[in-house]
Amino acid sequence: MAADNEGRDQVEGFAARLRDAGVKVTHQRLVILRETAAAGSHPDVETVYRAVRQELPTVSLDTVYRALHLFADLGLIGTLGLSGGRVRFDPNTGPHHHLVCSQCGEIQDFEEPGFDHLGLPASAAGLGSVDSAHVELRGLCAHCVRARRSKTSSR
Amino acid sequence: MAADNEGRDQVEGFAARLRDAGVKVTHQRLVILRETAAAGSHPDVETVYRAVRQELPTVSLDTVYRALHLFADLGLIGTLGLSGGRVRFDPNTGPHHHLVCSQCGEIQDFEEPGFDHLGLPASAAGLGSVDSAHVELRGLCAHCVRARRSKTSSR
DNA sequence: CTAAATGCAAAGGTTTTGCAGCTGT
DNA sequence: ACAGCTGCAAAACCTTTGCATTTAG
Repeated sequence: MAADNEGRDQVEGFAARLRDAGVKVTHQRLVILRETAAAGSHPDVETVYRAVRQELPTVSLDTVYRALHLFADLGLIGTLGLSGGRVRFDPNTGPHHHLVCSQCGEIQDFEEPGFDHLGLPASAAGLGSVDSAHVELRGLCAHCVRARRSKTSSR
Repeated sequence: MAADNEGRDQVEGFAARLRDAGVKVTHQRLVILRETAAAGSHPDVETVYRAVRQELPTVSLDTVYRALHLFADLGLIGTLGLSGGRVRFDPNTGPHHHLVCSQCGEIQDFEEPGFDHLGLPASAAGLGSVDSAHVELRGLCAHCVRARRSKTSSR
């Protein structure tokens, strides 16, 4: 009951957000967005695709890909993991943390012992046990900060 | 000067670590391990491959793949990003953090406002600017904690 | 000498792209 | 009506795998 209203409200909100972004509000996109939200955890493309197909059996996989990337670009959903589909390796095996540049994608290491032993808050203690903590800061690398500053100041 | 000794010591350490792990110490593996460490940042496979080729022009790409995965399994290097090569999406756009189960790979969300505004330590302030902070805890989900506990207690 | 590792090539799986037809605005 | 979106299929991409040959222990 409450869930139904919530679901409807959510779809309304989805449609408004797509309209605001100036893209077309298609049935496929609404279903894809709803199923992505309903998937709860952190669905991959195939999971969303299967859920959407139950409602729209003719939807194609690439439509799901395109919609999800569109949503991510619009900030309606986030992405987990690296941007490009490649695996990256980290020669630094000691405890350290990362600053990820959202502009150029560069990943820089830094150390902060105070971050090494963060744990679950009491309210989430039941989720599991923690071995190590890793902080990922998102922002701009020094290079992109400089680039943005000069562009802003030249206006 | 110091760098040369460091480099040599590192290779010695690499060889010892491979020997300890009971795998063969091949020229290719040593070069791949050295170049991965030398790449500094967070190289992808192609970056390592290109660096290694300058020294071993006949090395094949799959040898680099196999070596890097071997090193990761042995704990000599870490990996960045998700384990499987698929992209995952996150419908939760509010600030939140993740507990990643190293056993089954499940990713669970939790909220902790105290983590939302972590920033660079003073010693690393020059790396760039920070927009948001995201904490990734690695450990076991409740299900895998239970599974492990029962296995341990049954001994 | 034996088991393991390499290099080559081919296969596998995921994600992207080109294009004709359809749909929202 | 028109720009934009969908679906189909093929391509591009990264990664893994099978096998004969070479190499480390």
